[in-house]
Amino acid sequence: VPELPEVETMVRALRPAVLGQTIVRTRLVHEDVLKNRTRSAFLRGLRQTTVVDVQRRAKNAVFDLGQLRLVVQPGMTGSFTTLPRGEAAPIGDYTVLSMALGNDKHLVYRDVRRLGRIYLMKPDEWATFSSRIGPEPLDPTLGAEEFGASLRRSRQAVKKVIMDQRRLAGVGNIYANEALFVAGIDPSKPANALTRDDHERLLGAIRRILGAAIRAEGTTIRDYRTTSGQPGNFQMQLFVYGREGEPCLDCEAPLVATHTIDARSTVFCFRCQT
DNA sequence: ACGAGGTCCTGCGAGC
DNA sequence: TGCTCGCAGGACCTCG
Repeated sequence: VPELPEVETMVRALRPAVLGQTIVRTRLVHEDVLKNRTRSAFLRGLRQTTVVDVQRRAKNAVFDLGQLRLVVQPGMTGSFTTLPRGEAAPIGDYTVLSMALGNDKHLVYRDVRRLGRIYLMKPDEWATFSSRIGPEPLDPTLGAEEFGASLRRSRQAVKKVIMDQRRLAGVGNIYANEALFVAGIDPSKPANALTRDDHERLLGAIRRILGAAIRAEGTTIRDYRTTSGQPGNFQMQLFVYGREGEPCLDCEAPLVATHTIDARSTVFCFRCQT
């Protein structure tokens, strides 16, 4: 579930807590999350590095450690917490990675299902990784023409295409459902059947939904928590996700659910979305 | 080159 | 009551 707004919320909270801090010790509880380094190379690489910056790219939290990037993709259930001075992370609470910082606080990454991934990259490895991800939807330099050109290259369902990280960064199942409702577009419509007007409306809807979700600090369905442990608030504002059978907020027709698009739960209004 | 479908991983809720 | 089963899904992988 951590999509763009949830990772953005995590990174914003993390930034003041970890900027300028040195990673003194690292405890890695589950090494199956490591995707490009061995356990020993990972621990060796992190030792005594300083956090220069924390940024979000797509659904990744990216820690700039100077000569290295620590890239965390929280997957479905990954989340960060900072523990107060001296307090150690309890065992058996799904902690994957715990880093003791120079100020005696701990930066803890938990992940119940461990679909999340952790990478340690050199700057050029990160540049390659990032270049394979599509444009950021909130980047004002992304125009409806470029977005539309990408959609026109696929006959797949538009919902699947906007969730494809190679075409557009950061949109997952929840916000794809929401944005398609706001834009009035049937999620199963082939991406190459959309008009210029559709491109404009869909990009606008994606931006509006993501922006509102960031302001609400994300959507909590079950697991997601902000870095302070609070649930997000955007679940109060969902138009369609999780509302199958309930009335459409525009026309009151019962919302329809299917799993036929990319095996992900899809909810839409058959009357408003064409 | 593209698209369809399987895989990882655990908790939860439905159903027997 | 206690068990099994299917579903939740982001991103990567393989196969056709």
